[in-house]
Amino acid sequence: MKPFFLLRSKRTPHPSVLSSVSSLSSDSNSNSSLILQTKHLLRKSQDHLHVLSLIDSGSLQPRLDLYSDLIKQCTNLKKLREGMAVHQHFLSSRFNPDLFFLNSVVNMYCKCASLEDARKVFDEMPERDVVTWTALMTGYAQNEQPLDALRLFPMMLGLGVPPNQFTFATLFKAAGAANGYEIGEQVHAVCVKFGCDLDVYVGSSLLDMYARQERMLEACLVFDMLESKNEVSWNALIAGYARKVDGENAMMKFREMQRSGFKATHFTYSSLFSACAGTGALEQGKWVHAHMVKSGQKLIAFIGNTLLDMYAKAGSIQDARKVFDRLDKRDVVSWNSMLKACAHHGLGKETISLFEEMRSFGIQPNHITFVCVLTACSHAGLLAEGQHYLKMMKMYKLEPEIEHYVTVVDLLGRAGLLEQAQKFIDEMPIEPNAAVWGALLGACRMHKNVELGKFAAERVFQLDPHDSGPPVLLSNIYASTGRWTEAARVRKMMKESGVKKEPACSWVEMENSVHMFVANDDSHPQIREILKFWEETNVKIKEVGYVPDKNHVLLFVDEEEREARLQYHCEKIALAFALLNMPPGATIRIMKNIRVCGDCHSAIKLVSKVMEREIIVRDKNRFHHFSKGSCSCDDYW
DNA sequence: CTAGGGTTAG
Repeated sequence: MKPFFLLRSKRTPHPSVLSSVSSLSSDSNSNSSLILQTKHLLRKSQDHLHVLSLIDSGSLQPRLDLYSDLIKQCTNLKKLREGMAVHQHFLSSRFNPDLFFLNSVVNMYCKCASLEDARKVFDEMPERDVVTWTALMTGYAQNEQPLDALRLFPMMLGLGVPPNQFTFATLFKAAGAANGYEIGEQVHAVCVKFGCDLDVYVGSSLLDMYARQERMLEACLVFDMLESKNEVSWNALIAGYARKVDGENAMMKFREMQRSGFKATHFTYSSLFSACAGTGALEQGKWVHAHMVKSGQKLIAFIGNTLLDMYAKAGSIQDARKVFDRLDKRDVVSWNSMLKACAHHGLGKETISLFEEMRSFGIQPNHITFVCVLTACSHAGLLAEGQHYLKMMKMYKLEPEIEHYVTVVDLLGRAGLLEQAQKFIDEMPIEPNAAVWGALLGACRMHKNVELGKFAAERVFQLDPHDSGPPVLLSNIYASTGRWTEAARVRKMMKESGVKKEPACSWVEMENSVHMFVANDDSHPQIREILKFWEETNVKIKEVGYVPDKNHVLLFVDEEEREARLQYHCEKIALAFALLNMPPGATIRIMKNIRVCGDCHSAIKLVSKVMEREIIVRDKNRFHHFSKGSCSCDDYW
């Protein structure tokens, strides 16, 4: 801590404070009225340091409550420098601090994110009450030290200080942030014992903790038991479903919230948009957007950013751009989201010019900005640009992180420069992780390089033995080069080690519901009709030159069977379903949880031509806009 | 004097 006199204000004192003090200071009896006036004027001038100098000069006799006011204001304004000065000044005064005052000081340091100072005051306090403990816990919880917050609880109980609802609200927040669910559950039990579990603050925090663990059943139970509910508890519940990408339940709770007479807040809307973004539910999202406009809710950045992302993830880059243009204030997240949207739609040049525009506005890019820009370069094959922007990070004092290196390996690898990519990995200043080798492995799969692929796959196995991605890729490399025995060996290894492949699935939104298709699953009520329709379509595209590319069937089966298997890829089934049910001319949007396969890609291109349809496919990595027989990715993805 | 809910990458 710096001594107080080094922190003295250099600013000119607020004139009203000066004049009021000088007019009154001659009258020694009116010190208390002087203090009152000082307090009042302090609220306007906020010149804490000047008040201290008045005390030093003898113009003002301090009182404990004046110090309290000064500390409180520094807390609200989060002015650490001034708060420290007041604290130091107080220590050199003749006053003995009481518990209340020291609690305020602890709280001041916590709110100013200076936890070490808070802890020091806390440790030196002769006595502590529930407020002291809770203030420090909250400090830790709000400053990304949730474990430190949790550790205080047993100490507090051990010393016989009974917790209150404030304490529990903070503890559950800390437990949720620290993934400390076992601890959270134990605290829940203690909370019930102290009769605090029905409080709305405690409840919101508690249900949020369960929701973060995807335990929505428990979250709902806590919610239902609450004595009274408010916007926050509703929002916590809706946000829980949104995080799980459970749009259906999120929407259901939203409607219930309305019926119960609560108005949606910007928290509510941003959760709902991110829920819709997860499934790419454009129609639902549009409905919520309309609801928001009608409610009079302004398009502030926090909502705008999720709304933009929602349109982008539903494949409508034009709507995303419209939201971006209408935002009154764009923060770095707005720019990043728009950059990412362009990048995922394969608009490399546009991403770069948007980024240059961002720089010309003087907006400070962050790490995520560069991930977006580099991703754009990678998807569009902009080699030189990618390397240029990686170097540019230094200009902004940003150290490239592993994610940036992954993207550059991807960039080089996609372009077929496999040796250069390997050299790049060897020369990286940080230790390559599984994702880096995974990117190289992916490139080997793309360019059918068995030897380097094997090498990369071994690295990934070592670093991340539980990921199903690498073995699948490796077996695909073998399979696509006709080395079936080796492919089968990898598959067998996977089976034995218990690594499970994520099942492929595709889905289509129609009339406010989502229809999902999983490979080899015939549970959809329309399935027979869909398959028949696809067979007919298949004949049509074969007439214009479709040749099934059996490289993409990776099972060890005979030729005929492999062609048959190809026809049941879930994106094809989803496409057939959409063609069958959607009005002519309507754009078809298909989502897939993993990358679209090469054979489906060529099939869909031809479908867009033969059926005269605009088809948008969102896969794990990017968007494909199919139209008139070609795709926006130019077959580079 | 102490409390709870929301966004961007891979």
